[in-house]
Amino acid sequence: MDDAPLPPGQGGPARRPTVGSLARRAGVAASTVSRALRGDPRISAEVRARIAALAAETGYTPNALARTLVSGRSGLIGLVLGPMENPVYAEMMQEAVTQAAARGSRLLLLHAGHGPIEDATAEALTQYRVDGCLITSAELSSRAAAICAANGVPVVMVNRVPRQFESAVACDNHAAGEALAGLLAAAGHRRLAVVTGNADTSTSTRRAEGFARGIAAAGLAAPACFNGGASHAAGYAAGQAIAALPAPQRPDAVFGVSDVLAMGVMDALREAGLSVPGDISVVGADGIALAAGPPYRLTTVAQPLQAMIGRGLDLLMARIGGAALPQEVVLLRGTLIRRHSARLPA
Amino acid sequence: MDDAPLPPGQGGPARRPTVGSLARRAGVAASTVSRALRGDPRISAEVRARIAALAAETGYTPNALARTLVSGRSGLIGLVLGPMENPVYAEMMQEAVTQAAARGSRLLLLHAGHGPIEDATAEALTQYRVDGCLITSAELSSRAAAICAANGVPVVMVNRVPRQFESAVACDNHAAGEALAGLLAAAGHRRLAVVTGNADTSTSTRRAEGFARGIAAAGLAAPACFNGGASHAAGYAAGQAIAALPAPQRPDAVFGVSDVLAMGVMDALREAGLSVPGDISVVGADGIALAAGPPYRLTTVAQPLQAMIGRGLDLLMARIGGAALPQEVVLLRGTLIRRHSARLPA
DNA sequence: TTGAAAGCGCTACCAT
DNA sequence: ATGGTAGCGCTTTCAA
Repeated sequence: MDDAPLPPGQGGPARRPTVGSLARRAGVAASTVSRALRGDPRISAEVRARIAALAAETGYTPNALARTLVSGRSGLIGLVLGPMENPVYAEMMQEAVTQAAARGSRLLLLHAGHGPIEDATAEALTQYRVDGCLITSAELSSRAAAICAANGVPVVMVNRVPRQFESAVACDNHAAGEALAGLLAAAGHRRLAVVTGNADTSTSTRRAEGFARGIAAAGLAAPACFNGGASHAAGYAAGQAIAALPAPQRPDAVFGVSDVLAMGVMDALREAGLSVPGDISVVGADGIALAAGPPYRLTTVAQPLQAMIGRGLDLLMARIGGAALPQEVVLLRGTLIRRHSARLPA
Repeated sequence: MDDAPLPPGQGGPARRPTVGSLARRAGVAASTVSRALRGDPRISAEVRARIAALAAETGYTPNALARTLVSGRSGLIGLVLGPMENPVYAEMMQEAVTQAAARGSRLLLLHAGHGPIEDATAEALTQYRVDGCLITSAELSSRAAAICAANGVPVVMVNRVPRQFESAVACDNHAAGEALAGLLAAAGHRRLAVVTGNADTSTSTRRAEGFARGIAAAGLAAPACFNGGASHAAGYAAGQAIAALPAPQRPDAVFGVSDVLAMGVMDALREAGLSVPGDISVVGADGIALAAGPPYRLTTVAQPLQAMIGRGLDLLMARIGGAALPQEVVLLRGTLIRRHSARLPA
């Protein structure tokens, strides 16, 4: 009558078996059960087997929360996500769940979307005693970072350059922009333009800066700059503005600082009767799946998303391990993906 | 030397203040601190203020995990997400974080992506003692559901019809398909086609069934059926197949059972030189943001995502409350959004 | 090889 | 209005 194998279905807040209840049924001490379940070699094989059987039979699962209380480690990693108009974030999230699970951690999803993280949400970070925190939100996630810092919770920023003395892993966005500019110039483009994202995201600004730098290095005039945003719609608007320009002033190549943006630009240009890349070359950056196929076949610099999350978790884990490591910024290089939205030198 | 205000930055596993340490410093009992912090009116205002000040000063935050141990409620809701090629899932996730937070719960993100949920992952559901679980994954999430059922953890499926005797909230997908068919027929289309999604997702099959039913009701021949999938690319492939058909056999209207699919179809048709909706009408279902603007302006049936998540959480919360409620299936009607990808009757 | 006891941080109950 | 105690489920000394 202690640990009846749990009946399926409802029936109130199911009283689940515990180490104690198993111990009673097995006629051993709780500590023995604890050790047996964790495969402690000091426990005789016979007892270990008996307890394992009992656990299986009763459907016992350890209470991770109680374990946390004594071990001091929750196995939880906080995940703060930015706005999701940009599919990169969805891809990042998938990568994060998978890789965290592979390392035995679970993700506490705390925020996803626009705007700053709410105070109550940021506090959940400490209330649930997350071991570490992964932040990919561009907008005002500083609040969460501050709380973590104040509580000795390691933080790693992903896809976002660290504002303070934080650790981060990012793509070398500057180099990406620069490379794209060089390539475009080498292919003979003369009037380059850039469509920017949110002004406060380092991703956007770094890419735009790199692009400008590359253009300058090629001896061309500074790029025309169009204000975009985070969404396809913003890119579309910028594309319309570009298409509306009289031909002689119209850029012959445009860089959308993110793929969604570039896709929006392409759509607007084509709708205006311009050919891409016939009349105008368009390039992006991110490497999202949607831009790979028709009708875009977008030439872009892909971020090594998998590696970014992987390294991010590495940094986190190492710091959780307790090592007093210095803050660390790792920059991963993107890879150029040549598709068909731009004329590029062979 | 007990609770020095935590120094920012690193410094090992920060020893955080507890109810006990606060009690010692304040010269009161732990139970008093506990009560004071929770605003228990039985504690004198004076003491309450003193403790609150102390808590603020030392940067105390309650340990939600320890609290769980005694209250039996973790405040955690498990979230199981499907593959993310379809942006609906990203939108759902955002909705879920926000609304859960508004209700004081946090989300434990357990799975997102393809394939069945791993055993270790599903077990985390019970190990972390989630109060309830929201499942939106179409493919084989039954494992997670089974574990929950076996442990008395309430489960609600969202956007997925319940297989067993589970609770669920979904969009009336059948009605959506049926309505679309009726509209298309009324507009004079005669050769209708449907591009299906994954055969094992109820969303896809219900919509396709509804569509077929609507067509039959209009006295037309059963729709040509093209196998799609979950991605834009799958829709594109189907679109190519459609475009390749000799004109007399070519459908004059096609229903992509999800917006991404429909977008893929549109892209393929247009690339083949066909006009949408001039030559062929295309409609979708889901209502994702990307399909709203140019170049798609997709006519679709939008799912009431916000309401779906809202009701899902409602069902969950009510059951968590302990009430022995019967399992419940709620069907929310979608809303037709007329845009420009299809000729429809006024 | 196993048991007993203490304690992680918190709350609830019973006293006072 | 407040204190003491016990106990949530688990691990980890220290003993035996």
